[in-house]
Parts: sequence; structure tokens; C-alpha cells
Amino acid sequence: MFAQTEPTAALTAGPRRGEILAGWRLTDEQRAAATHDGGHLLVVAGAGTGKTTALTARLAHLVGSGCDPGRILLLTFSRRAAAELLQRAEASAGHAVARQAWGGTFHAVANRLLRRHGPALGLDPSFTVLDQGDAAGLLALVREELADVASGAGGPTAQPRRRRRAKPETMAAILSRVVNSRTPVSTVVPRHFPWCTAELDDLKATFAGYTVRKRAAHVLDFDDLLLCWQALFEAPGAGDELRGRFDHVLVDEYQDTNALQADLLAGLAAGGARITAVGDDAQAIYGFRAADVRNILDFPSRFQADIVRLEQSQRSTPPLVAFTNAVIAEAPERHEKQLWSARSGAARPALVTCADEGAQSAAVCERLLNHLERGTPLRSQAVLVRTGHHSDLLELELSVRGIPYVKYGGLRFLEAAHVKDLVAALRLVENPRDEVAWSRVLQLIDGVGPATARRVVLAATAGGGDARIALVDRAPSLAAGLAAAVGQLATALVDAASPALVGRAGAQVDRVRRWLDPQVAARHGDAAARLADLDQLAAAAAGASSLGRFLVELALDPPASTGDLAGPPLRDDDVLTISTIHSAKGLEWDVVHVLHLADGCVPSDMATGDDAAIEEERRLLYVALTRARDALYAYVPLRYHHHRRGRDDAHGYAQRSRFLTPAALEHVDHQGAAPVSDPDPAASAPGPAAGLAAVDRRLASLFE
DNA sequence: GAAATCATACTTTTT
DNA sequence: GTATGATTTC
Repeated sequence: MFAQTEPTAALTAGPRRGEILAGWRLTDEQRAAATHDGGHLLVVAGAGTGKTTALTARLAHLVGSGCDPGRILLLTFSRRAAAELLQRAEASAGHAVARQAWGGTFHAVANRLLRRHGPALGLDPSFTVLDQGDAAGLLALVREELADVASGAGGPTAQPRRRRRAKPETMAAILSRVVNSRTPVSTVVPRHFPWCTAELDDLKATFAGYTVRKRAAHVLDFDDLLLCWQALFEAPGAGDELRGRFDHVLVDEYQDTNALQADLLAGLAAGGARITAVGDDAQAIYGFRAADVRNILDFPSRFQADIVRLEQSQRSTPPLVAFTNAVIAEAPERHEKQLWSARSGAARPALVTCADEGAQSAAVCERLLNHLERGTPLRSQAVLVRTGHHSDLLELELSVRGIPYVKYGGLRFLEAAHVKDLVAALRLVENPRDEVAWSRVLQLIDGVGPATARRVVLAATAGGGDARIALVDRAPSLAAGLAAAVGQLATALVDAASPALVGRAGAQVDRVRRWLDPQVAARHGDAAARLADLDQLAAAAAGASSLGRFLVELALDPPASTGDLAGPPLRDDDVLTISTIHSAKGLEWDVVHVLHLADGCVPSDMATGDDAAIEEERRLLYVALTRARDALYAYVPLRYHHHRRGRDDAHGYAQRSRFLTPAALEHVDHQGAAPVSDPDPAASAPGPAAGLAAVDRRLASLFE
């Protein structure tokens, strides 16, 4: 997986103490973190203080001191972070580390352990993994059935449902929060999902049914992965071995772990592992996923840990650090630290006030191109937004101007309907008991809706045999035409799962697509584009070692950007990054543009009302601002246009984000709106929305 | 009785 | 663009 690299001086220096890190350029703080010897350790690492370097150095130090790399566990927030760390460790500490150390997200590590030790729990190691969308699908299925049972059980047909029920995604979010925070449904719902309180009983019943169905279908959702890992600790036989499996556990981004994950660490610590947790409470931004800042705030007392602080920013220039320090200074509770920087660079961050969103897009492009002309390539610049669609208008503008970009976060590839269809079909190749997948795929057939799909699934899985084979010749009680269509689907799945194709994921995908492609083409007008998406997925699958692994990786580590699957074509081009702030965590660029710093965007109007949520939004802004090395632009549109029913054109004035306080603004230069765009429309060729703004301006000038 | 169709509302952040 | 709930069609 990792490229081989020449060992560096650090490795060849030999394992004598004190010389292990001789080749490293570390600050005193970083060295203290890397070489700490004793019990558990908390490294409070401010933004840009070189925490990855410190963590890598610690890994090298441990191995150099004689620790067995196979007994080191590295837990990171994303697989990408794990890969980077292991790669860097490999470069400096030798190949053995990357090959032998365990690394990945909590979920990926759980998956790996469960494939090996699942039977100790009575878990068939061939389970498939439900991502959150699949989980939502199964919850919807279960809820529908419960409702049918309730109304079919007689009595005056239940009161017409006038209330809108929680969306399946919301149910999944509730359930996940319940599990990860280990808090009962009856507490979680009123506190975090008050608008669902009326259906609390329905939710409880749905969750119970969901659990039963998950087990029957041999699937685990994300939360099950963690729960089952925890259960392994208690499993007779496997438990002792697993608890004592690691000597050192290094956890990155500890501020974004939840109660369940902290318990897993406690389990490992009880087995003798020494925990090193690295994180920054000022950058805790995953509260919505039940991450709890208390984990890092309470770590020293819970684990009797020593604390090392990293406060020297290696990333940002002093003026940027002064600004970001001022922004976070107003957060009420945190591990105290004062970041400073010894870097050169005197340019202050800029607050760019724009007339409206269109002007913001223009202003971004202008500054972007300025930096490009002055030598900062697009790939060293990033545009950061609170939510995926906050960049819609800018993307239009970029397309019109021919500026290439990749977007991370937001709407993801895997969420498109046709992609989910293919993935569901592939899951059936792996696991014919997966009801959610059956239900989805069957409904692709013309004339099959929820009710028919359910009947078919029920009949096919009844015998306990392979449902695919059961459906090849005789679909139960269906019109001849439908039965034939179901038979074709079943045949495709059986073929794809046949021994001749197993192990050749690419061929398996091809076989499934021979059935699926016509369905996709028939259902969607833009068939060409959608089939191209499927081509991408097929190409990625062809490169995987097996279909099962491919599907697990897809669930645990989905492609993060548009074009992540596409491979090299864009690689060597100079491409701008657009990212949600969440997806930008841990990354840095020379020049950073943060958009939409208006109340309602940052903080998001979804977060108002709850103090904790507001504080998380403050930290989110802090994360965004601290991604910049040399230049930072914060954009504030003053006016928003809302398009309603295609005709009405309402607008409203926005307030500058409340987090940009007077104290913070002392550290920025103010820039006005971008110059009004070129009066010649042909020369500037604005996108549709920007075009409207231009028309408005032209009209306004006529009225003067 | 079930599926297709229409109207309407709602769209954060992600392992 | 998509999911839901009500309505119409098969």
C-alpha cells in the first residue's frame, strides 16, 4: 500500500536513546511530546503547531526504543490521515512501521478486528457494512412495516397522518447519537431533536425492529462496529488477548472522539496499553456526531495523564495568528494556550465586504487570480465554506471563467441515486441476505413498488437458502412479466457471484451492470452522465482486491471529492480546492478564502438557540481561519437574494458573523466590495445569478 | 390493492 | 434534486 522509501538519517542513526530523533528538526515542545516516557499522555496541540510531525516522531521514537510496531495502534480521524502518518513514519523510521503498525479510523480498526475475531461474538465475519444512508433506508423500511401492522391490526383505521414524520436520515442521526453518547432515546430526542418528541414511541419501536433486522441480514452499521469491538473485550477467550493486544495507542484528533470511543480507549488502557491522545479542544467540530469536547478536557483526570502543550505555530504568519487567537479567545471553556509564530510575513488578514453573493464570487475570483499571477498556484489556495451549497454560485463563476477546481465534502458521489443502485446490487452479490439492498434493487423493476418488493424479499429469504437462487426461476405470486424481470435480476446476481467471477471485482461489476444499465437509462433522462459515474465506480472496483473489500472501503472511506475516483486526469493540473470546513480539518494552504461569514451561515441558523452548538460554530470558524499559511480572506456578503417559486425575488440583509467581534476585527484590514464588474457583458460573461446582479446594477444606475 | 403521478416542502457538517 | 403525502391510474 505504501511506496518504499529510502531510510533516512534518523533510522540509520541507530536505536540509542537520545539519538533516535537526531535527524529530526523538532521544536522543544515537539521533542517533549515525542519522547515522553511514562504513563498516558495528552498533547494539546494548537492549530498548525506541527502535531502530525510530533506524532510521527513519537512513533519513530517508540519503535527506535524497541517497541514492537505490531503492538502499536494508531487511531486517526480519516484513513487519509492514517496513511499520511504511516507514510511519514516509514520514511523516517523504516518500512517495518508502516507495514506492521495498526492504523486507521476507529471504525476501520474495528472492522479489521471483527473480521478476525467476529466468531468470538457469534458474528459471521462475512458481514457487510451499512453506511448511514443504508441505515436510514432500513429504518424507513422497518417504520413502514410497523405502521402497516398497526393499521392492519383492525380498529378504526388510525387517524390520518397529518404530521410530517422524521425523515429516515433524522432517525439514523437520532439512533447514532443515542449509541455514541450512550444516552437513552427518551433523553436524546427531547434534547436534540425536540420536533420528533411526539413520535418518541414510534421511534423506540422502529429502533428495536431495526436491530432485529440488522442481525437477520448480517449487516453492521457504523455504530455496531464500535459496539462489537467493545463487546470483544468482554468475549470469553478473545477478550484478554484483545485488551492486551497493544502496548501503545496513539489517537489523533482526540477532541472529536465520543463517549463510546473513549470507553474503547479505557478498555485498551486497562489491558496495559499506554495512550497518547493528541488534539485541540479549540477545534472540536463534530458535536453533531456525538463527539464530546469533554473527552479531551477530562482526559488528564480520567487517565492520570501528563500534558504537553504545543503552542508554536509552524504554519501561519504572526498577523494571522494574532487574528485567530483573538477569534478563539472568546470561547468560554478550553485548555488554555497562547499560540505564537516565529514565521516571517507581515500581511494582515483581510475582511472583504461584498454587496451580495454575486459580488462575493467575483471578489474571490479576483483575489484568487491575483495570487496566481504573483506565484501562488491554485493548488496552494482553498475556498472554505460552512455547507456544501455555499459554494454553488462561486462554482458557476469558476466554470464560466474556466478556473478548475475540486470540491471536497458536501453532496457526495455515493449519495446519487444511480450510484446507490449499483452499490446495492453489488452488496447482494456479496451478501444475499441484505434486505435493504433487495428492496432498493427490486424497485428498479417497472411495476414493482414497496409492497411487491417486500413480498418478494420475504418469500425469497424464507427458506434460509440463497435468495438469489430462489428467485431465478420462480418469483413468488407475480404476474408473468414481473416474474421474468425479477428472474433476470436474480440471474445477473447469481452469475456475478459465481465462482468463475469471484475474486475479479471488475468482472462482477460488469455482469451486474449488464442488468442495471438499461434500468438506469430508462429511469433518468441524463443517462450518459449517470452511466459515466458508474464507469468510475467500476474502474475503482476493478482495482480492488475483492468485491467485499471494495464495498467495505466504500462504506468506511467514501470518495471525499468529486473526481476522487476519477484517478490521474486532473492530478498534475493546477486545481483550486473548494472544501467544507469540516473536510478541511488538518489541512493547510498558502492562501485561504473563507466565504459567507454572515450570521445564519457561520453560525449556521440550524445551530442557533443552543449555547453549546453556537460555541461549536465558533470553533468551526476558528478551524477555517487557521488553515491559512500566508494569506487569509474572510468574505462577508451584505445581502442575500432568495429565489422563490421561480418568480418572486425576495432579498434580505445579512449581519456580519457574530464571531467577528470588534476585538478580533482590530487584527484585519478592511476591503470593500469588489469593483463593479466590467460594463461590457461580453467581456466578463457572468454566470446566471451574477448576471442578474449585473442587470440590477445597470437598472440602478439608470435610476440615478 | 398497488403503482405511478402530482404537489409540496426542505435541503449542515460525516466515520 | 429528493422524499413525503395525497391523488389518480392501472
